[in-house]
Amino acid sequence: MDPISIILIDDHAVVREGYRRLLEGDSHLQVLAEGDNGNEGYRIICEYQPDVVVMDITLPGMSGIEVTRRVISRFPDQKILIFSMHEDMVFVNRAFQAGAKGYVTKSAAPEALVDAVRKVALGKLYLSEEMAQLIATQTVSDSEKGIDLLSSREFEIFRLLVQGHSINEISQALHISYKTVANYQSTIRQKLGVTSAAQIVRIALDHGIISSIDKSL
Amino acid sequence: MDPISIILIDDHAVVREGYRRLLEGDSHLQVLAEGDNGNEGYRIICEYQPDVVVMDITLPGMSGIEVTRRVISRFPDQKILIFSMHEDMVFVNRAFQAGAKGYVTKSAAPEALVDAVRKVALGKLYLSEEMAQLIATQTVSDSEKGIDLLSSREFEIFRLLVQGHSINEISQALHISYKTVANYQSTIRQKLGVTSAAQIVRIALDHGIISSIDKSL
DNA sequence: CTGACACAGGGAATTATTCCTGTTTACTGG
DNA sequence: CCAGTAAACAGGAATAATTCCCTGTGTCAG
Repeated sequence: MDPISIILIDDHAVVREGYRRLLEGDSHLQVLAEGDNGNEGYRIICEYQPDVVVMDITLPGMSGIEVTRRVISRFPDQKILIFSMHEDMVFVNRAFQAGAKGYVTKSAAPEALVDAVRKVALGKLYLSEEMAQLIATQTVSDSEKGIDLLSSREFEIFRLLVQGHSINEISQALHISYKTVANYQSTIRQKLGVTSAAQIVRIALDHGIISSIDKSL
Repeated sequence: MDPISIILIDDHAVVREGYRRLLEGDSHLQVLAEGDNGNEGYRIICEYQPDVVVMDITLPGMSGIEVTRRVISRFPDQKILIFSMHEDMVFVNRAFQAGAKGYVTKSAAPEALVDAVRKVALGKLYLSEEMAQLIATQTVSDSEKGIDLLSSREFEIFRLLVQGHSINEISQALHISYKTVANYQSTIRQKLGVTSAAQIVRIALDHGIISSIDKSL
């Protein structure tokens, strides 16, 4: 049986080195190359076309999801396993939508990664335990389509809120009552399924509605 | 020469397994035990009192910084090496203030970790290249005056807050009363001079305490 | 030994948020 | 045309969160 060829993409060298050793503990697995950023990752995947790619999401340059999308559009059969620290349905969804064949969290048991690589190499899909659990409980689309549920007025207020404006400021800017804005905020939170103001900001970030460069406090 | 005994504290099992293998590639290094959260970490450090502790900052329950602070107050000579993904002066400062003997980023070369463990075991301090660079350029207090006003406990709660955790979650994780956390939040807002929860998140963003890289999916 | 300060938390006043209700306007399918 | 539906707006009451103030404890420097 030929060994399974693998490419690792992760921005942390020590971590990458760590799971290279982990994977190569299994003699059927062989790491061909490593990459530490999205662009280089894309390049070496195209060059080597390995059996399986093990890729982090958070990368300098292109994200792992974006790399996946591009690789799949060029080589639809390339098997990509996303290996991320994010235990969030939004990321799992995006990963599979982009064409990934598996998703393993970094908090999973070490054997899970080896197992996942083997499964994916055989053409199967792989989803780690905790994430499968999440799908059962967390009705898929908490923040994913949550933003689409917002009416245009709600979205407008949502944007002002995540930019750090107070309810009072917003009510004055839009010439509506404090109560109205407060009520909007309430329904926005409901629709997005969040409990704290910080979580709303995270969702806005995830959707590129605000960015850290935006200093418009 | 006796091997250097090590304890690893990191919440990601696969990563932990990875650098266990990396460290044990050097026959002078021996991993005694592992922990995947702050409380367990504190417990096993006290139990084993290894030559060196290699610890992540981001942990469930107590943060790595907090564990460091507690361990040092009980065993002032315990050598703790912080091994974190955060390439930000704020974290380096906090780590050394808490009593850590070294700071290595996960993006450093794999050998750097091994090197750091050896240096720290000999009683030296270790700071990875990139971080030393940062210290030279980034005179600590240029823009982060607000954040520097926070005590270490306040900073810890600040981090949990901006990550979207509720006061209740935080109080349970840190085993302190809801009231205490609420009061901390209050003083944090005062010290940072903000009025809304969203603004706190913006400050955290501006200082790289949380990342917006996820928006690029 | 004392003053300063971080940490922990109680009590009460104050605000914010939620839930419910209601009006108005505007759009849609029969 | 008209009922049905959805969005925008806002008030009231109940509930939850936040703030302000105050009391301790422990630690550490002078």
